[in-house]
Formats: sequence, structure tokens, C-alpha cells
Amino acid sequence: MQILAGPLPPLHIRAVGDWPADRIDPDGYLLLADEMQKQLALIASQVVYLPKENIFTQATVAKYIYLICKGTVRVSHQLEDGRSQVVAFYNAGDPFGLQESGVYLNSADALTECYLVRVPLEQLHSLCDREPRLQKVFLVGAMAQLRMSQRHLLLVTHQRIIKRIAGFLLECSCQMEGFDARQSVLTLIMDRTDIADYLGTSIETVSRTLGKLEEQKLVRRLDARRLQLDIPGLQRVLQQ
Amino acid sequence: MQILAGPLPPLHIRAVGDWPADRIDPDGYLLLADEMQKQLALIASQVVYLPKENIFTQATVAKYIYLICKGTVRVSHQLEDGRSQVVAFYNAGDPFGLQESGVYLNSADALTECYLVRVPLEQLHSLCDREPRLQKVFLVGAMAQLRMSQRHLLLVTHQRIIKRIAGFLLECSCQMEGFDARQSVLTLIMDRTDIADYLGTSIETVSRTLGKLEEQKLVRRLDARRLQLDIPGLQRVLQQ
DNA sequence: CGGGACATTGATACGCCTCAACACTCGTGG
DNA sequence: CCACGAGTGTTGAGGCGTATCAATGTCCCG
Repeated sequence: MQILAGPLPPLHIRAVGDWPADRIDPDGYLLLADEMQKQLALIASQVVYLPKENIFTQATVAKYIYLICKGTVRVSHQLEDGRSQVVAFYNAGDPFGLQESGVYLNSADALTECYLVRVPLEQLHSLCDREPRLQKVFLVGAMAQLRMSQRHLLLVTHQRIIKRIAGFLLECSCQMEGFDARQSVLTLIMDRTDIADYLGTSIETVSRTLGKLEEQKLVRRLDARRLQLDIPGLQRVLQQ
Repeated sequence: MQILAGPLPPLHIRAVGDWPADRIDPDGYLLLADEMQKQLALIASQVVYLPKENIFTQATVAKYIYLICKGTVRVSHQLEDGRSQVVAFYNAGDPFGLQESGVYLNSADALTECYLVRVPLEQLHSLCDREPRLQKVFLVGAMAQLRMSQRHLLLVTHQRIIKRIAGFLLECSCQMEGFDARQSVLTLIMDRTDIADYLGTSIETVSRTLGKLEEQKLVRRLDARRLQLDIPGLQRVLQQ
């Protein structure tokens, strides 16, 4: 981890689907007004993490809220029985660092090189009290996170794995970077273990299911990480 | 549905695990200051729903946010393939009515007789802009919902159904009314279909799994809706 | 050329979904 | 008082999908 000097980059928060939409840009991001940005700059700092680097660990004291400027973060939860469940993959515009009773609920790791803005929790609280518009930004962010979490729930409760995988690929092609819409080629940032732990299955089944989808000509594996998708075909899988 | 005249009852919002805790009572509820309560009373109204009555339907225009004073609400989502997934069971102190792009994401139904406070969304937005402390209440509420949603995710991703059921029973005994701690008897408010749709399984499997737990002396079925629990024993199931 | 990390493929066992039949409780009405 | 039906919960038999263990394949880097 490395702390960057200098001013914060322009910040935006994912707010897809929020309404009424004040200051939401066409892509569903809420932009921070200059004034808020300045005040945040007084307490926040920009940090960089390398791929595979741990950002924070579940059950340790929660000091910061993070906001992603660039990169992808995996947030996961270790259960008592040893299983690891990926709670979410976060991208630019997503806030993360959910805490309960002063400790982090999950662990966070950088999947790619990540540029983050790190805001000390205590100071954020007092700043939000002084600057209600900033609080609104975080409220909108929290509700966006709640929608994402519920979508994830609907995804993992599909009994058939083929639906989970199809839904996952569609989700990636919508809300992630690394999807070339013209070629319809998705470049995955995560490995098979991450996908399996996100969908609640095993790496072998992920691999086999991609095989099934390839048989049905809905997916073509250019290599392990690059998939050519038949988007309408995958959507049809979810409807059966 | 029936609209009640007269003043609003005292309102509180579930905020378990929030920190730093300003004005959070021992049970984890955030109490609304009198002033906010008064302002809310100007735009909100108290409504009553009978058991099994529909409160709102997925994909219809979202006009209100609801806050539960008393009773239990089932929020569920219908998927394209016909499956119904219960997103959450909500109790006193929980806000619900999540919307995306102006329409409800899920459907809500009363499980018991429900006393709710219904707040028009548009007026709530402008009131929140004038009264930041109210906005903070909703922010805290949204984060509590996010924690609940993530717990639910961890529950339904247990591969073994016996863990899902054990976890579900423990969850009910913690955060729901209808658990007599002295006798360790849990009275379920929902039927087998609701449980199955909450855990992503079938009613038959719910029934059989309760049978398994009964063989292991971790549960005793007094009748279909009343279960005597061995709490430590159920916790042990989750650890294996 | 080796080693390690990651992905795929194969064989097997078993847990759960499905369909089906049956038990139970409750209200209604004969 | 009993008969009937609907709604709900339980139990049984069978087939299928997926987890698991194991082996093999592939890529990258030293």
C-alpha cells in the first residue's frame, strides 16, 4: 500500500436507479459538488494497492471508509466452517468498508491495481453532520449497495448453476469494465475461485458449466479469462 | 388496508451494530427526536394491514417508504422463471420499500396484522434536505438493512440445507419477536413456503430437515409453528 | 527445463428437487 | 354431530445435479 500526495481526484459514487435523480449523470453516477470535494480533501487521502494486496481484514477495528477511483476490489467473508463467501466485487464509484460495532464485517482485497480514497470514519461522521449534502451522497450510495446486494441474493439462489453463471456473466457485462460491447468479449478480472465463492459453488462446476454454455454456443472461451458472450442467449437461459 | 387518524406513535429504527452510536438504545434501535417526529407527522400517515394483505407490488410506481411499528412483513421478488424469492422478513423498527428508477424492486405482504407508518417519497426527500438529522436516521437504517442483506446472503449460500435451517432458526431467535428465551421456544410467524423461499429450497426439504434436527435433539416440534430450540447445539451445526 | 499457480476433465457418491401420497387442522354447512 | 373441502404440513420413492477427490493440461516466470 502506498499513500499518494497531492489533491484528490474528482469523486463520483455509483447510484444506478436512484430517483429522483439530482446530479446523477447518464451512467448512473452521482458526482460530488466541488465544495464537498474540498471538504473531503481535508480529511481523506488517496491510496494505491497492488493486485492481491489486502486492504483490510474481517473483524479488525474499522477506521476507514473507502471509495474506489479505479480498479476492482473483492470483498469476502470467512465463515466459521472455513468456507469463504465473496460478498461483492466493487468497481470505480463504489464505496466499501461496512462495519458493525466498530469492526469490519468482511475482508477486502485488491484484484487489480487500485486507486482508492480513504476517509477516516470518525472525521467523516462529524463532517457529515456539518455538510448534509455529503451525507445524502452516502445515503444514496448505501441504497445503491443494498440494491446490488439484493441482486446478488437473487443470483445465488438460482438452484441451477447454469443460471447463476449466465446471470453472473450478464452482470459482469453490464456493470464492469473489461467488456468490449462491439466484439461482445468479456475480460474477467477474477479467477475461478473468486467466481465460485461469489456464486456459492466449486471451481470445477464453474469450469464445467462454462463448458456446457460453450456447447450451447452461448459462450466462447478465447482463453480462461476472455469470453465471447451471446448476451440475448444468456438472457434466455435465465427465463427457462 | 385502513388509514388511522390521530398522531403518529413514537418511531424507532433498527440500527443494530451501528457505531459511533448516538441515541441508540440498548436493544439497538435508533429513536427519533421529538422534533423530527413532529415534522414527519406532517407528511406521514399511519396505516394498518391485515394478515396476508398485499402492501405493494414489484414493478409498480413507488410512492411511499414504510416503517414498521408493529407486525411482520414479507418482502419478496418474483423472477422471470416463476420462482419467488423472499428477500427479507421485516419487523418493528425496519424501514422497507426499496425502489429503483421510480418503481418498487420487490413486493411486500403483511404476514401478521401490521401497523405501519407510510411516508410519501417526494415529500420525504425535501424534508430530509431541510432536516439533516432525519437523513442520518435513514442512512443508519439503510446500513442496517445492508448488514441484514449480507447476513442473508451468507445464510443461503450454505451448501448444506441443514446449516441454512439451523442458521435461520438462530436468526429468528435473535431478531424476531415470538421467541420465549426462558422456555427456548420459537413461534414462527411464516409458513413452510415462506421459509423455503427465504432459504432457496423446497418446502419438503424444510420439513425433512426439521425432522433431521429433531433426530439430533436440536429441535423439538411442539407443533408445526412452535419449535423448542437447543441454541448452542444449533450453533455447533454451523461450525462443522 | 523445471516448478508453481491456475484451469480443465473424469469418476463417483450423495444430497436435494420433483412428483406423489397421505396426515392434520380448521372452517363451513348439511 | 359428522361430513366435506381447502389449506397446510409431513413422509416416501426415484432421478438428477453437483460436490468431492483425483489426474491431467496449460500458462507463465525464474
